[in-house]
Amino acid sequence: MKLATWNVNSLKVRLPHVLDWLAANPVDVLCLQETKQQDSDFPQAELQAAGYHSVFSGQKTYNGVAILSRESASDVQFGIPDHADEQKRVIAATFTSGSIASDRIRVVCVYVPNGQSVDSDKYHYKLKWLVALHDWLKEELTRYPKLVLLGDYNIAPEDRDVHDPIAWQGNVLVSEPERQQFKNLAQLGLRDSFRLFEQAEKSYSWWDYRMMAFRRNHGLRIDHILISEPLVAQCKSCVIDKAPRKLERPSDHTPVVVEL
DNA sequence: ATGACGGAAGTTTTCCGA
Repeated sequence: MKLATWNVNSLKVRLPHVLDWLAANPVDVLCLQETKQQDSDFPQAELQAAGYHSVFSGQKTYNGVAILSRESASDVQFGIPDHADEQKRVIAATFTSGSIASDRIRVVCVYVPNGQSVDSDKYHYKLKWLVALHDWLKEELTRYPKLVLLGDYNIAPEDRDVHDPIAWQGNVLVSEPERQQFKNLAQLGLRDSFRLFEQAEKSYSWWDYRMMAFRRNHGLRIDHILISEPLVAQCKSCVIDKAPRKLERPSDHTPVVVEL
């Protein structure tokens, strides 16, 4: 089973890239962030024609998440339960790889708040949001031992995930309180699947549009796929696919793919 | 210190992302 995550920075603009990528990479599940599309505009028919079901939770201009899948989703959850939030940042669904009930996998797609800067109210919102996510997932893991948490975390967990750790030190996306929140998720038994395998140095998932950052590989690894302990033994690979970042009018993020 | 690029809204200029 292959699952992927991709912050597309507007699904309206990026739909051709998504369809091309799915044709070349027929994953079972693709989680999208920053669709920036209200639900009435979601391109469900085009995705269905490409062989994918979709569940989505969007809004105008900002945020918006979706799960595309070969198999239809069940038990779809929108947002973090009992955590009022107008920003569409979470969608979760269950998939069954086989006929055995215990094989069911809970897929949680997240678009973690950016935080803007460490002295911003948005940063405070980000940290509170991450606590709410943690507390919900703690419960969710008791119901679904096999759980995959995919998305744009807006956190580079370690200095090796940052092209210039000195310049970024203490900044939003790398600050210690955010990294602590990432570790708190890990303490639930969620493992960074990318780090289960040997990886090239300077592997990133996001590059600024400006200053030729992609060409110079001035990036951050902020898009992650965390998997619960019962999935670790069966995990075969986790890779970042840089190809879509090289296309015309790319998203600033690129897909991450895990094989279970 | 600031902007750089790209998208959206929506109308010519602003907000936001990471």
